[in-house]
Amino acid sequence: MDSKYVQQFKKGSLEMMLLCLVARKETYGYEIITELNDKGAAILGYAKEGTVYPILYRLQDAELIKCRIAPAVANGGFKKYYSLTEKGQKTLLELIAFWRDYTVCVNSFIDECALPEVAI
Amino acid sequence: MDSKYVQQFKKGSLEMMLLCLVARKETYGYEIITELNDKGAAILGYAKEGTVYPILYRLQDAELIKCRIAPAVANGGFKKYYSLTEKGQKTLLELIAFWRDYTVCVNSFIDECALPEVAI
DNA sequence: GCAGCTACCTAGGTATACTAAGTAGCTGCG
DNA sequence: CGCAGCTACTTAGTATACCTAGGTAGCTGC
Repeated sequence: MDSKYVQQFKKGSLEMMLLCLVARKETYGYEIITELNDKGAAILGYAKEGTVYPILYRLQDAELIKCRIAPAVANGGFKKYYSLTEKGQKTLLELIAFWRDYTVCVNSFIDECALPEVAI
Repeated sequence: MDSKYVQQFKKGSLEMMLLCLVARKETYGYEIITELNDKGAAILGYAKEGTVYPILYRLQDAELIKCRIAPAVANGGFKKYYSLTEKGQKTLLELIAFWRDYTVCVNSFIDECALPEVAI
């Protein structure tokens, strides 16, 4: 699939996926990137730092996630551990509900299109 | 749901939905807008001309749809009837296949997130 | 000494959708 | 007759999200 389409499809849902990963356990940017690539690289393409870190700052600005700084074992530097705020939990649940309605809606357009190969 | 999220989720899939509508039957911009709103307004929000027409021109530039001009009965003006090209059919099938893989992938992130309310 | 790993940061570019306006002719109501 | 409302297409400007391509910095192992 043309990478242009892949990129566009991701908009919005990438933010939701990050919230899902943070909801699962307290985690940090680098781990999020590796998990994203372990699970989704075949379909989403490789997630890069320049994509993920800005999303984390955005989510933090919106008070959906909160941040705790801890020393990094591996490199003498630091890690920023993120976890969901209460607002973030609420928003994530709303996003998931919307995503489900949304996919049903899009699928209804697909189902009605006349191409015979589309039938499952 | 916050309209900001709605807008982002639409990116990419709106183009696919328009291709679906054109695949179903030869149609024109205004009809596409009304059909989009009949079926999807509750979830997608109202589609406006400023959204739909530019997409049609983009699809035509990419040679995914082709255009036939006919007089409009209602207003003495004209209508631009669109239909899928062969390339458009091929691309639409690829897009639909990708969309299905993509939703499976996103759902797998949702399924693993720890919020108990998420379970179907 | 250098490659490769962990870990974070940012400026600039591109693509998509929305806002808000405009053009133009027809129909129907009072 | 005037005007609202419908059909039907057009476009300039704005906002936002994601990607590219770099950068900083310390550790480990060859």
